[in-house]
Amino acid sequence: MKTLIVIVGATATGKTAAAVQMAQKLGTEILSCDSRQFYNELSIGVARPSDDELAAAKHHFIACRSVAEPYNVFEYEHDALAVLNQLFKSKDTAIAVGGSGLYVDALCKGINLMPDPTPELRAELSARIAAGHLPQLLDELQRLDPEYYAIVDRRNPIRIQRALETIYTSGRKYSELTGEKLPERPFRIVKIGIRCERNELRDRIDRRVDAMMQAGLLDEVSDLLPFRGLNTLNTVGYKEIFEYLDGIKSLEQAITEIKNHTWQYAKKQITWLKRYDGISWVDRNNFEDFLQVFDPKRY
RNA sequence: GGGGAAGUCGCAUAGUGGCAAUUGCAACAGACUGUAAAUCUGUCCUCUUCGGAGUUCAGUGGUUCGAGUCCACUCUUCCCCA
Repeated sequence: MKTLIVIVGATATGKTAAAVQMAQKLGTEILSCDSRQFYNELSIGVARPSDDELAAAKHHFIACRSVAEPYNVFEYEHDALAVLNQLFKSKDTAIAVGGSGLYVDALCKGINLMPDPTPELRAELSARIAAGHLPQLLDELQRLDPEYYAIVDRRNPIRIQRALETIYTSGRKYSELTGEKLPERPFRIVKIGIRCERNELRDRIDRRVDAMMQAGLLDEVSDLLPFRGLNTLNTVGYKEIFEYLDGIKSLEQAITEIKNHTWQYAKKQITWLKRYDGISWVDRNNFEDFLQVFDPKRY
């Protein structure tokens, strides 16, 4: 049976390098599960793999889209399965690596397909929320899908909006759609978690942010000014520098915030990973030793 | 040496007689099925059987039923004149 090796872990733990080494050892290719590395215009700030790394192993889903045409989990799942299908014709293993939990989930477990809301519907719901009408939306949700209403985070507008827009466009309950059983993947999944001691990770994050600045993050972000309204650019490393460019804060403040926010993101990722069973954890400093003896068949 | 302003829970900030005390940041924990590096929640003086209990607003003393808030002195910081 074919095996997908999924490398997970917090940001800045060295997942990218680990995946490349793994790919070289196994002679296979890499699928990225990173919701920001999809974008062509985002490079330094999202720690895209270096040219050398990209040359060392074939990567999919890196810089494959423009920020002007955002990707989403459904498309991603569909495309990723297609890539895997193709890849497994000639290889026994494939590697997935990335820090976006939802995308890792979509790839490993799948995601219930839901219809596209029309832009008008989405805009209308957003407008109602912006106008402070969340309570009315909650009433609608309670009436149309009491099961989901009972468990949603009612203070999170995005959740409410999402549920309502799918209810209105599908004519079915959101809880019904998410409750449908997902088919098993036709391949084995082996999860490898890269771990890094807290202080070391903090330090690595700080140094990586400094390195990004040296590599020209400021220019990268300046060039993206025209797109700053897009959610895709509501991203650590970009939003802070936009504020610097606005004159709202000093460059030093912006850099400190990027470091803090990256740390907060890393912790969020670690929290997310607690939901997975069966991750084989390996300390980043022992990865090479681990790889020496690693045999996917034994996991 | 003279005059003025100020010291609040890690940092910043609100509070001029009823306060364990506002807000932001940071920190810590958590949620997550089409925005996911997004969005949202809880904790954040100490102890707690989560009902409360005990100590707080530079320090000491005082006025008051009651003081972060008023008064006196002390310490510290900043600004202006010398």
